[in-house]
Amino acid sequence: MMDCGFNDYQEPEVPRSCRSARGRGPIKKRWEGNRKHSCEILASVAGKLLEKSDNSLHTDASCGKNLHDACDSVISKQEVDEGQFLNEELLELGSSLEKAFGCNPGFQSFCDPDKFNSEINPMSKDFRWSGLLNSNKKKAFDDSNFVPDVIGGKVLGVPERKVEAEPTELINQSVKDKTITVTCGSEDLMKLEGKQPELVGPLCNIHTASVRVVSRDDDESSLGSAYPSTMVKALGPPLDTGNKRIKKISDSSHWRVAPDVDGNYSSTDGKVKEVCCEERTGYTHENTQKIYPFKKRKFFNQDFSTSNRGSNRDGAFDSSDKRINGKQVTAAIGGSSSMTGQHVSPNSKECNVKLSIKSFKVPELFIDIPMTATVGSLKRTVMDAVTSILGEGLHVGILVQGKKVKDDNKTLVQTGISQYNKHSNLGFILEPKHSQTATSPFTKNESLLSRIKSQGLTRHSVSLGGSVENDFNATPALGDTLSNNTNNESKALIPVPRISMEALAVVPFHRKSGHHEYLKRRIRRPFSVSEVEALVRAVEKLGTGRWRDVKFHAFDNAKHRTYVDLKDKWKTLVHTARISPQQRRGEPVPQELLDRVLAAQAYWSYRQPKQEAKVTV
DNA sequence: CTTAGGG
DNA sequence: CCCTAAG
Repeated sequence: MMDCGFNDYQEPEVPRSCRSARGRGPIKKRWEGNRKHSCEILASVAGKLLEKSDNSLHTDASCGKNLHDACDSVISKQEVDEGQFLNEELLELGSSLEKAFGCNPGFQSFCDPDKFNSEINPMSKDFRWSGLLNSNKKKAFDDSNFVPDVIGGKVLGVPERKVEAEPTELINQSVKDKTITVTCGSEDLMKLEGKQPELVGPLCNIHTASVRVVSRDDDESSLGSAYPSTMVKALGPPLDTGNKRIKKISDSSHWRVAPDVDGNYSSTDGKVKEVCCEERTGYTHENTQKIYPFKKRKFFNQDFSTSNRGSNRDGAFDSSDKRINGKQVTAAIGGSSSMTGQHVSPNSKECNVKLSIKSFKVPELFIDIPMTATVGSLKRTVMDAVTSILGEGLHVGILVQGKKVKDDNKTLVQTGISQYNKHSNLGFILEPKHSQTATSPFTKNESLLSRIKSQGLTRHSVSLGGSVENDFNATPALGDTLSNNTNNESKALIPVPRISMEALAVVPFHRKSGHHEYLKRRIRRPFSVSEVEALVRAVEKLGTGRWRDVKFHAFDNAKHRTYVDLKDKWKTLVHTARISPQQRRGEPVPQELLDRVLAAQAYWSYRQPKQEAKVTV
C-alpha cells in the first residue's frame, strides 16, 4: 500500500547476546512482566497506524476496522487472560497490520519471550531502541515510576504511576481520568510513525474512554467518534491524577469542577464510569479520580460558618480529602485587583475607595476533555461548566490579604481595603449562591463597586466613653493611611460589569508566593486601648475562664474579635504586664490597665472563675 | 462549640 | 493570630 512508515522499517538483527539468553528464567519473567506493556506498545503503534490510515492514507475502511478489531482483540485478551501469551492475537494483529499497510511490522517478536526481550522489551539490555533512551529518562524509569504527563505532545510532567518495569521511554503515557494520552519518547518510534507528531493526538483519542461521550454532544467530526472506547484498558488502569490537569467535562451534564461539598468523588466516579464505560463491562475505575491535585484552601471553608473561625479546618489539606468544595471553588476569583487609586479621609464620607478589578480569575477549574475535541467544544465546555456552576447566582466575596471579609457591615477602612499599599492583597471572588451560608446580600446583579461605594467609608470610631462594651468594630488606623493618593480621584470608578460570564476571564490563577495565598492569617488588628479596657473590665467581672461570655459582654459587636482572640489577648496582656515597660511593644497600654490585668489574673487564678462573683476592683 | 495552651 | 486537643 502506501507509505505507512513501516516500509522503512527494517527488522533488526537480534543481538546474539540476547539469543544466548534464551531459556533463562529471568528473561521470561521479565517478558511476562512487560507483556502487558508490550501490548500497550503494540496497541499504541497500531493505533497510530490506524490513525494514520484514517487521516493520511485513507486506507480502506475495512482495513482500519480490521486493524482496530485486532488491536481490540489483543487488548481484550490481555484483560481476560492475564498472564497468558498473546501469540494468537498478536500475530493476528500483525497480520492485520500487514493487510492494512502492506507490511508487517514484525510484531511476531511480541510472541516470543526471548525475542521480545531482545528486540522489543525496552528493559532488555540489548533493546534495540535502547540507544534512544536518554539517560535522564532511563534514570527516571529506573526509579520506577516516571511517567511523563503528556498532553498534546507537551510534557506536563509529574511522575506518578507506579508500574513495575514499565518501559516508559517507548511510550509516554498518561491517563487522566479516562483520558489517556500517549506519545512517543523514542525517535525510532516516531520514525516508525512517519515522523508526524501530530499523530499523537488522534492516537490518544483512541485510547480515550471518553471518546464516546464527546461524540455525543460534540462535533461529529471529532475523531473521537470514530473509534470505540475499547482500547482504554490498553494502557493500563487509569492513573491517579495527581497534578493539575484538564479534567473531563465532555458532557455538560456530567462535568464537574470538583467533587461535591461532601466530596463525593464516588458519585463522580460513578457517573464517569457510566458514561465512559458503557461498552466495557468489567472495567472499573478503581483509582479513577480519586485524588485531585488541588488542595482545599482554607478560606474556602472558613467563612461559611458565620461565627466560628478558629477551629474549623479539619482536613483542610489532606490530599485525599474528599471535602474539597467544588462549589465554592468554582468561581473563586483571585483578587489581583489592583487599586488604581485610593483616597480616604478619615472624616469624610465623601471619600471613596477606588478600585479597579482587572479581571476575575477562576482558579482550579478542572476540565477533562479529549485531545481530539475541537477548540470550539472546549470553549463550550468551559462555558457550560462555568455557567452551570454560576448560573445559580453569585455571591461576591471579598478577600483582604487572603482573608475573606465576613462582616458586611464593616467599613472598608475597618477592613483594610482602604489602605493602600502595594502588597495589599485585595481580592474578589465569585461564589455560587447556593453554596453560601448566606450572610452576604450580594446578588448577581448588584454592582459590587456600587455596593462598596454606597457604604460609608468612615463610620466613625465610636466614642468608647461609657459604651465601651459595644462597638469595637471601629478601629483605629485611620490616620496612618488615608491621606495621599489624591491624584486619582478624577478617575471614576471603573464600572464593573454585571457579574456575569463575561466578567469571568478565565486566566491562570496565580498564587503569589508559591501557593496557598489564601492560607494567610487574618489581618492583624491590634487591640486598642479601649478594647483592652473593655476586656479588662469584662474579665474582672467574669473571670478568666469564660471567654465566650466575655465576648458577649464586651465584644458582642466586634465580629472580628472571637473569644479565642480575647483569651489570647488576655494572655498577652498578662504577659505584657509582667515584663518591663521597655520590652513592651505596640501601642502602650496604660499601666493602670496592666495593673488591673495582673490583679484580675491573680484573683481569678486563685478563685475558680466559675462563679458569678462580682469582683469590682 | 468552648476552653486552654502551645506555637 | 493560628492550631488543636479535650471536654
